[in-house]
Amino acid sequence: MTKEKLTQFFQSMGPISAAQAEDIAIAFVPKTIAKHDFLLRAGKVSDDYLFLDSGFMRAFAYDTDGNDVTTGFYASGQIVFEVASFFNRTPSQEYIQALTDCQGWSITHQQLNALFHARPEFREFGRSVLVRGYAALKSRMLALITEPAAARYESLLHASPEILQHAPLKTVASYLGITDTSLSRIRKGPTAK
Amino acid sequence: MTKEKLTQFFQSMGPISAAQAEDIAIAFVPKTIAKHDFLLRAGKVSDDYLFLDSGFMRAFAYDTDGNDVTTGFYASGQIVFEVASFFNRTPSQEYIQALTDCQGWSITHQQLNALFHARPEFREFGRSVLVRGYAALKSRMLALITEPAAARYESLLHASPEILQHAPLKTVASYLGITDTSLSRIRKGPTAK
DNA sequence: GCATTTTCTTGCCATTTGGCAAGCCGCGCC
DNA sequence: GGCGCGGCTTGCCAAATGGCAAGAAAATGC
Repeated sequence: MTKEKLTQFFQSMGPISAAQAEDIAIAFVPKTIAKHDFLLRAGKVSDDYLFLDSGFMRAFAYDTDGNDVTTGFYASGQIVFEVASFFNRTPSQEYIQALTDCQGWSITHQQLNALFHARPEFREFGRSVLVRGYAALKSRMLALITEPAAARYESLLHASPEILQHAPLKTVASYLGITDTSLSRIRKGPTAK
Repeated sequence: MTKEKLTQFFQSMGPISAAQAEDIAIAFVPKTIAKHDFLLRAGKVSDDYLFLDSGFMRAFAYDTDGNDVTTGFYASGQIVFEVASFFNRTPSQEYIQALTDCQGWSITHQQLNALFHARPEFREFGRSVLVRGYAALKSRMLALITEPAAARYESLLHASPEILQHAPLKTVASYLGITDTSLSRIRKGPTAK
């Protein structure tokens, strides 16, 4: 695995030169996670800021009744980490697990902060990652409130069809805010009366 | 209006001395918004990073059917701005409106960036604001998926009872992800059969 | 102070979604 | 090849929520 996708990603998020990107990438170390293994477990402090090079992951939490609820899916080309735990150095409420074998590039909180300190252009990158995630979450929230379950499923299908290939239906359902039963019916098609 | 609450807020969010806080506060200018007036309108680029000193505000968007949906409430002591528009310099999808007469301290994007550049300690503050908002949104999202409407209403009632004093029920209902009719029934109490 | 407009409640009924349980299918394992 | 198990579907019915409309109550404007 080369650092090509990683440096490309840095450059795609803002005004960073190829040389700078390679310099920054030096601090990232390779990380492999086997299917079903965890990048983060609840109770631990997240210390991986991971660029996912290949594979799929999901984040989930348990609600008060013990049901697991998917809070996010991650495809390659994204940064995977639990924001609050990582930046506030507090125990995570969530788990992050590999849906398939995964490979990526990781950096610790301390090292990332050192980079932010040393490289002003990279700070911009860090902020963009946060802002992008925040905005995506807002838009998911709005959809959850304004769109019916079937429309939310269609959107996901268009945005990331690959997810459906790798995550069991139950997992996708809780991400959409419905039960696996309902999702199964939605997939069947328009409720023929 | 003095800058006391503003400097207190800086200090409460991280390791910033009183002297530093006052220095930073110099760049913030007072802003008054009359009840029903807008801090931000859809289509405009947000250029106010506002510390709300007194009053209540709400953010909302229109869904595809033209219904307005409350995306957030803000009480005094919070930073009010639209993350994506402000940092990406893109037109806002949302409106931010005063529910009551409001007073606060505002800074432009350019000035804020200058502060982040000049003051490392303040960068930490900026990140905390983002992370806090992000985490709050995640937790709202989880509640929306896992908790029934009545429980979400109860939580809001405990967390910010003042909001109910200033926002019409319809506004609160869309924030909770339900209709005003349902919220009215929920408030009536346990559905006595 | 009165008229107008908004906000809130409520009844009636439709729609959406959930809960449960049975059955089916596919796949790995011995 | 047969067994077991997780994952998906489906029927039946219950619960939660919505849509509409009428009327009461409260706020607003002049």
